[in-house]
Amino acid sequence: MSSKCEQCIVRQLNSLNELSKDELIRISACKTSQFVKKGETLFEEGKYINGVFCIKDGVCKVTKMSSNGRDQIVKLIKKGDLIGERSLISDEPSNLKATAVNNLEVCFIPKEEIVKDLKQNSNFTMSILKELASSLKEADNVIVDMAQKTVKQRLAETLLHLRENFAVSDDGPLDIQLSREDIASIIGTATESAIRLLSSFKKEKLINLKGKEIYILNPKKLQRIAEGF
Amino acid sequence: MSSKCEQCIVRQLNSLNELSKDELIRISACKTSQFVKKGETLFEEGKYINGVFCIKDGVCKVTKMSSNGRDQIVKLIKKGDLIGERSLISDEPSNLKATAVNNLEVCFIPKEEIVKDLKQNSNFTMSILKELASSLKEADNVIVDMAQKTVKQRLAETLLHLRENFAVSDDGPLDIQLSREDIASIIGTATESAIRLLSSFKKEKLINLKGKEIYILNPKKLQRIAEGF
DNA sequence: TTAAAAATATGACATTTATCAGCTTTTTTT
DNA sequence: AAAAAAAGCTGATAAATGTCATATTTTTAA
Repeated sequence: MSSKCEQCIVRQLNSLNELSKDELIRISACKTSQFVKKGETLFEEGKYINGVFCIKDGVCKVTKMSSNGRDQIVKLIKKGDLIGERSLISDEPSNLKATAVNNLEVCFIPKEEIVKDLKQNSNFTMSILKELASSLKEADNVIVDMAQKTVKQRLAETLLHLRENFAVSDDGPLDIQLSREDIASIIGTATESAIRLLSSFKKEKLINLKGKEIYILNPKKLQRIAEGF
Repeated sequence: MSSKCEQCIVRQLNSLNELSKDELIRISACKTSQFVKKGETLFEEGKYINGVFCIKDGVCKVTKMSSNGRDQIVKLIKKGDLIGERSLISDEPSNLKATAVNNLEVCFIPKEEIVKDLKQNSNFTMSILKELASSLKEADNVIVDMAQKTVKQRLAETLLHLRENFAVSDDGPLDIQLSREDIASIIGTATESAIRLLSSFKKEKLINLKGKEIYILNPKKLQRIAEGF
């Protein structure tokens, strides 16, 4: 079951790709694999992670609890993504919680092993730096959207993001199953408001809904809505 | 006027502190100093920066234009902060604009010079990594607040942040002069809404206002408001 | 398979926030 | 110092969003 990192295709999608063959063999020897069932928690907010998770298959929602008591989805991660890089860098507990959206297959690489590479392999470090920088840019975009856009605009934007990341064909459904509550938690609104807007988008033939399946019918119009028209 | 980095106190506050004496001397030789007047722009969104700015004195607002056409303040930076690290890492134009909130004294270190250090001095790289990781954590907090909190909560929170960063004494005014529009742009609301709430906070003796001067009178109560009570 | 629980959907209403208009105060320019 | 411009303030109103109640559908568990 615990296959070799050297041969793992998923690795090619992230910074681990920068590691040399020798480094990979060392990592492979100490990594552990695990399956996380839909709805179960990969790690909790406030806990020390002490390593990096590499998503081999499935989708995972990363959330943060607001002082209001509601969970906010900060991002969705999927096959090939790394999570927990921050634990390599600072000795603080995680500020985020990760929960499986569907059945998840992940590898865990303990901090001690991979921190060596951070210090010695500057390509690897630069790649992690790039990932962080890109996450930060993305986070700034989200801040602006949350602050300035209406719920309707944010829903349109979110649907387009989901399409970018989870579309498999042009006319099929997106390859992700989110509850209405999850969708509301991405755009930062009440579940009822999200449902209402989804219904109205459906009525306007911008999307189609079959249970949790989402079909994006009119991305151009959604784009215009996201931009405020 | 262009003093030496080796002797600069401000440097001690950021990652440049990790550079060796030799590295600093090299940096010092190629850096440029400039003054930016209140209201003027340090750099524009969409432009290539190609280097890092180190704030020697003053306060600078970092903004991003929403597709709605309104500027959102993403963060405030002050003496000792670096800005533009992202330009060292990726070859993209800046996603943000920086404007002087008051008269600004900044140094600019060109990319070519400092990128060498990123590759060779791993302490420096790790320090930049830590800064990015910390910014990312902070950005996640802002996302959650924007998504989940009311304007009133966000204003209370913002006032407390301003206190943390710009208080000089317990009962004096904060050492920063923001317009009402700026404050609204931090919390992501209409200027009128920000003004109204500021007035009501003043009426409740949580703060005092004298023109642009802000006095924080009751931080504990503000904290409770920020948390939703 | 059926009962119970959870998720989804919709209406009615309350609350929050934005917008517009008009006025006052402060700042800038002449 | 006076005039003009910008910033700040307040009220009235409209629009957006949240909350609560309740019905329906789907999922889960017995």
